[in-house]
Amino acid sequence: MPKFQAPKGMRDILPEDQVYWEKIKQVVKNLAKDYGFGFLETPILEEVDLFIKGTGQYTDIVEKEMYSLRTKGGDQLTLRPEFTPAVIRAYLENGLSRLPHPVKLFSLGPIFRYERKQKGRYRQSYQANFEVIGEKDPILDAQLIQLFFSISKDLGLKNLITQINSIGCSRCRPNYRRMLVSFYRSKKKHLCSDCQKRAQRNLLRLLDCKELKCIKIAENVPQIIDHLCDDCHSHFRSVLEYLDEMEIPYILNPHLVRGLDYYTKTVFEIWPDDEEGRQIALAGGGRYDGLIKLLGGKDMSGVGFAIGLDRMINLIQERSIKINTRTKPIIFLIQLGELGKKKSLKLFEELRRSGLGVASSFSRNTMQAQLKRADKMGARFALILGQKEALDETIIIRDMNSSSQETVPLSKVIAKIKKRLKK
RNA sequence: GUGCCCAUAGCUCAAUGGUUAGAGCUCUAGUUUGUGGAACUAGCGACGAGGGUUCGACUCCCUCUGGGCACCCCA
Repeated sequence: MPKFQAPKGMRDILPEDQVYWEKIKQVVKNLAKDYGFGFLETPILEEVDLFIKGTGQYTDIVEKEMYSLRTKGGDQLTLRPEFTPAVIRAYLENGLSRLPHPVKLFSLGPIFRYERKQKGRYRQSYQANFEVIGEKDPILDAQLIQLFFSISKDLGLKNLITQINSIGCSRCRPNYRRMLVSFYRSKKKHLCSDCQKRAQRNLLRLLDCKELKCIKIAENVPQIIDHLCDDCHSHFRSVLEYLDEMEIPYILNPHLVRGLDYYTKTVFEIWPDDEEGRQIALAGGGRYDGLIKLLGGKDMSGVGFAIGLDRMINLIQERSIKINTRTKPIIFLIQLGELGKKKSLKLFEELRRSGLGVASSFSRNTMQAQLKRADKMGARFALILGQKEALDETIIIRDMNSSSQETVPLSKVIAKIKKRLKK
């Protein structure tokens, strides 16, 4: 029995699953480059205050989900629960404002949230994060969504849908809030107990309740998109026009609010479009026109989103989407006898340097066991270096498919193999 | 943080409160002393941890740890 277990909500990613991780990282990196993003790596630890201020003091993430710690020197640090504030911090700290704008940055790595685990939710999970700093043009909101769909396409993921909304800005949102307050004033006693609490703190989430009576009430609630200021309204309309133009599937979701304080205008999530209609976001993001100033920079716009890599991989596996399989070795080197064993290490190096994929199982000494391994690994040829061959400076090439064998001079084995591969 | 369900070998599953906890797959080896895929044979390997009830606990009770689902929220 295992004496030690991985911490709750955290897991090992095993060699057999790495094909998925390698594939998704490769696709993300390629497309990020195509879309003009520079790769930025930030520390896993940041000052706690960065997220309190950036993500927002009253968000769930900051209130109850951070892994915070105190260093020996007394610094208050936290394992990053999301990327955006850290990316903005890096942008400001390294003077990236000297670059032509917008500055496009992408990052890849683990994030940490202290939450109760459930399907597609881990305490350590992996995100690919994209930020576009210093541009308020709505075309970028749309292009980020386009980027997500390009990534999905390269991974073979279809049937996804964008959930999109606009939550206004610091000018129009207070008005809407006031409308909600007056709308709910007379109805408060008819809400469920959760919503009575939400009415105090998190007013927008009243729109999202699953209780039947609350849904009924919310049916007649004024919708925020009908009460945006002119600027937010035209911005949102433009985003949708661009999405139409690119034929990206979306639905307006007036209940989509999102839990981070810094969002303004466009917010979106991307969900699998299954029959069950599970509301597990594969990616989410939005515009944050006040964040950069809040963290000490100029008053400039930003927009970004993050992809949950664990969830993407889960979906790929659930939908049985084929990812190019593990690369098989071309050659399996078999050694027999004292002299063969002695010479095998050096030969292995030569074969390896030739660029042919080579594998071995030197600790096994019988022909049978080694051929079995070669077969399991799917090697194309077995090279047999026995006592006799070692003395003669020759080696046997065995074709694993046809079982035919040929003895060749040791010095010519690489050329012989390469020639056979060309056929 | 709340609610419900679960925990036997690396994996999938068995075992009325009563001998030494079984099987399939995987893995290791043998049948085959220098020839793989099949078959057969053998071997490795487990009651998540700690308490309690009992003559006796894998089985019943409690706590902890971990897993699953939903809520909350999100990737």
